[in-house]
Amino acid sequence: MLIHLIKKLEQRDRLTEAEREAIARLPVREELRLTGVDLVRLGDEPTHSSLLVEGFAYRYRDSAEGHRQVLALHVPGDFVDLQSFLLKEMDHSVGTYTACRFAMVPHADLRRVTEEHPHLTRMLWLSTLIDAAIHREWLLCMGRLQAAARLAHLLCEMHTRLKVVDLTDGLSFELPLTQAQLSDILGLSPVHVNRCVQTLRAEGLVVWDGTTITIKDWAALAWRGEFDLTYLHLENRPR
Amino acid sequence: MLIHLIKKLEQRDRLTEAEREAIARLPVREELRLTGVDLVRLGDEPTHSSLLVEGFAYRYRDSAEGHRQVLALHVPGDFVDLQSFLLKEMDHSVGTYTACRFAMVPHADLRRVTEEHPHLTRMLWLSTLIDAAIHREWLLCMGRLQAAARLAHLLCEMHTRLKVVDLTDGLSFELPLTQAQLSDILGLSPVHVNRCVQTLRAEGLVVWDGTTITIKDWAALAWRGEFDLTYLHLENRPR
DNA sequence: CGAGGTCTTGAAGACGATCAACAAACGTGG
DNA sequence: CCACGTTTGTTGATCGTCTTCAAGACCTCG
Repeated sequence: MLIHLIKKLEQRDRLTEAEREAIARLPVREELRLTGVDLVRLGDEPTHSSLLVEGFAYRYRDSAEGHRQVLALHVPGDFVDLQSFLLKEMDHSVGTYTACRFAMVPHADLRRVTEEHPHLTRMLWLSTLIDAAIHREWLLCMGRLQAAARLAHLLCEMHTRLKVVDLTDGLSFELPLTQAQLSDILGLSPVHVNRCVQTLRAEGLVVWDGTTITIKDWAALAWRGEFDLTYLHLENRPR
Repeated sequence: MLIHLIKKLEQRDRLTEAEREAIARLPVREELRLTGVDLVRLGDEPTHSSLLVEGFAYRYRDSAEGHRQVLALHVPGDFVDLQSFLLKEMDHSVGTYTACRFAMVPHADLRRVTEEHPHLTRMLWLSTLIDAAIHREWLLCMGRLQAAARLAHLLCEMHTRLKVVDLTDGLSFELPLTQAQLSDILGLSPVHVNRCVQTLRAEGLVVWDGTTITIKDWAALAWRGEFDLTYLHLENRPR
């Protein structure tokens, strides 16, 4: 079940046989969640970190007025909750957009990895650094991009990240989100998301059919959303 | 010079004598920057990571239309650029709001720390996780808080973080930023920042005299900005 | 078939941006 | 020490983006 993790890490740097084995030997427990059921909540102190194996999950906080803000979107292979290993107390919640399968890794075993496998530790650290890089990119989008550009950026990011885990079909991919859920991600109202979708459609950049999205003009969409994939740090190199 | 780092880490967990020594033995090079001079730039591949010893620094990206978005604010003791140790390529730039003194730590030596000091490695990892937690908090603010609330939140955060490094005087602190610079942080226009400052003043929450800020009613300001310090993870506990 | 969720459209209004002008503070050089 | 230019803070007016409210169309599923 941790094959996804190995794959994801090996994309950024080579792992030794010993490291792959160390991962494979982690005593994971499988955890299933139906659509819309939270995995962990703000304030929790989890004893395990959760790796998303299948489905779409997200991290969020709700504002005082009850508006939800999504802080991160997660696709299969993402170590959704690795930071709780060291932060201890959750400063946000984790929810699911579809039925999800998680591999739960005990913190005690992660700790053992850090004691015995320095390079593997750096690779796990790296994966949390990439999460942070995505946070920063979203901050730029939230602060300085118009609504339609934010949406365009999100589509580029999701296509790129899904492609890495082989969940795209050319320029098409499944994004099982309603427009209301998109509005929680983009920090917009549902109505305005609808108008942005129509804008991108009208500009001929995407075809949006239910949950299936097809990018019609990648270069134009990336330009529209000021998307540059540097921040995803996809290069394979010694770390 | 790395005493600040030791202090900052020891706030979150105890360090052993060996760990403190390992830090003290790091061969740092001092680097000075005048106000407004960048330390590293988007696209760079630094060979050192920079710890801020003195002054105010920030990380930023500029949008295509030339608007700057600040992604993080840094106070003395912050390991501004630790992530470049593993990410390699900079996905943002680092600038200074005042004259700054940095301690530059070679990546090679950080790597040696990760090979020899697992717990210290976790502590360094932790400090990047806290950066990410602050990014997430800012995302919530940008997406779901009104302008004046965002400003209130920022003031609460800065007071809390400066207090930790002993740079507050009761409820007063120095924030050497112009309103234009604040607008880059909050994702607003300078004019609107001015109006928000006046709003908080009129509500009796803060006194703002040049670069000196005094919080008049902490509870009310925190309420106004939906500020809760959980996300700063200030507790001292085994990590 | 009916109920509920989702998408869509219109109209009104709020929030923040932009443009413009001026006052105050500051630093520099004469 | 003053004159001057520059930066910063402040205010007003106008405009655009996005929100909110409301209603109808469409779809799915029991």
